[in-house]
Amino acid sequence: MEGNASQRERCHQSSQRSSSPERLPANPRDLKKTPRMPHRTIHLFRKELRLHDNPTLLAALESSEVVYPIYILDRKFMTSVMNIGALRWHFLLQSLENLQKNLLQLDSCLLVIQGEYGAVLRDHVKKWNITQVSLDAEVEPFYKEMEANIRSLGEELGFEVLSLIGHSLYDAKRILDLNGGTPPLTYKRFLHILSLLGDPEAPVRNLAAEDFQRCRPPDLCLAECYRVPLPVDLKIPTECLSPWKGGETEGLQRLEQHLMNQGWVASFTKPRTIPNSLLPSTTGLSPYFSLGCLSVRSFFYRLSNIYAQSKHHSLPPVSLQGQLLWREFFYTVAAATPNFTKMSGNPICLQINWYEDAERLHKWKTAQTGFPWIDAIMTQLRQEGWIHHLARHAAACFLTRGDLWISWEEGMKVFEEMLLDADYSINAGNWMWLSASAFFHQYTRIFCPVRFGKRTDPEGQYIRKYLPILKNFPSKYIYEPWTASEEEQKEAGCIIGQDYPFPMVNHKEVSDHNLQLMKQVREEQYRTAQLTRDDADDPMEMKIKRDHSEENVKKGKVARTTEQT
DNA sequence: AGATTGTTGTTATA
DNA sequence: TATAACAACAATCT
Repeated sequence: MEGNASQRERCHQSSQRSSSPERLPANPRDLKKTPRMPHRTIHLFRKELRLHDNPTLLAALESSEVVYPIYILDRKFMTSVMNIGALRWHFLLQSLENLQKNLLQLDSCLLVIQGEYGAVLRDHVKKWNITQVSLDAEVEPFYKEMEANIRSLGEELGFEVLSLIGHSLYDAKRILDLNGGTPPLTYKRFLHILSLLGDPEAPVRNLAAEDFQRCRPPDLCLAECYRVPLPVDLKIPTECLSPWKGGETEGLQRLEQHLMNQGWVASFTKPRTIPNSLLPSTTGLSPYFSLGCLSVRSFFYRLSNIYAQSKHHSLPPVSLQGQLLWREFFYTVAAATPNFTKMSGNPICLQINWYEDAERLHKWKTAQTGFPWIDAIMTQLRQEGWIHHLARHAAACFLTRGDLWISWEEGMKVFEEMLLDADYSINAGNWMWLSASAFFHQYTRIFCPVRFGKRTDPEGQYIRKYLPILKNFPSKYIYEPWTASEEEQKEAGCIIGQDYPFPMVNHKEVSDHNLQLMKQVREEQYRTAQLTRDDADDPMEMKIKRDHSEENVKKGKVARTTEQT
């Protein structure tokens, strides 16, 4: 985990600069790279909404005589494909606003163009006589497809495409190659592969006015035409209770604030953080990493520096750096797994006949399960867009294998809509984890929706905050108010069944039942795997066959796989 | 082939 | 507050 000397030095420089207003001159080595024919470039922001450690934008500036920094806002895509809810819209617009402000300070600007990306690029490449489009490389299928389409457009219209990785610590391809082409399915194995790769690439220097002065900025009146829209322009509800504010500046502030507390940083142990504290017990930086308002590489090296200065520090998987590596773990597996966000056709995912029950799903989503701990979590999620990791576990276990036996895909979609830090790979990965569909297999460990929260918040302060209707119950009833007598309910000003629902299930009964179901599924699929084992040489292939035969079983067809091989 | 191990469960016991 | 028993899986390690 230790950086080599030069990496650490570079990182140290960049971190100093981030907290100091004066900028050092550009690295002379970088200036030498200026090509003979400078480009006219569109820099397309997708994620990576930041000016520190932005390798693609830096490379664009170094190779161009003019750079148009643009963000293409495609409302239809955002709503239908990305499934982003109101709070995420706010966070995105704030992040764009902040990017705009920071670019203006460096004598550039951000042009927010509404429309479908293909059409927008086609128009503006011609209008501005563009010879290069630069964009951050991303692992999600949609973003990969977008890049491929932009490359074809480039061949058609005659522009070059520049794309560098800045959203993850490593290039997932290198990890996969070292693991023989398949993704490592355990964190331990993943760490082993990383140890072969060494430290991630160091962050690049922060962008400064000089970087922009070397190329002409876009005409500033363009910035007037392509302003960042307001929520009201996009017909997004304007009221917003979320304490999270989007943008690089806000993200850096939060980051610096946490890094000041070196002892806390060095000893950070994730499982010991408290899911129901009224202020986040973790860094709360995830929304900023998700949009790329913050750089994971910068954070990684800042942590390395603190670890180097500390007598003792925690280690992955529980350390802060370990958290960044979990993110990386899911990025890596997602990059190599087809249908990663689905059960069907997903070779690493256990195939389960989940119940389809829209009414129960709706109760879970809208905080009406009747379990205060679960409902408080879902309320915080809806109001603020962020909940603690363990709270996510409790809510996810309840929806899937613990109580309701509803597909993790449904829960994933709800989180995708409401979580400010929603991320394709991490969200799907964690839902598979919690539902014991992949990665995690100790399915007998079921969270109790009454007792789990009590451990760290016996008075139920968290519940009282997010479910004020329950706030006058004595602590002994706060996690299970239905056990209070009629008299006590009147006293508390909340009649269960009227003012707050009865629990929607008997946890003991349904969790016992679900555990048996899970056991059954695993036994069946183990048998199927045995049957197909003769056909398969490597485990991945075997799994794919197992999935197919499961699907056939579900449809009532005979499990008939390729006997001829 | 058999043993080991796993970021964050629950309950009972000292 | 810490530890063990509980019942138990599958990827990886040896």
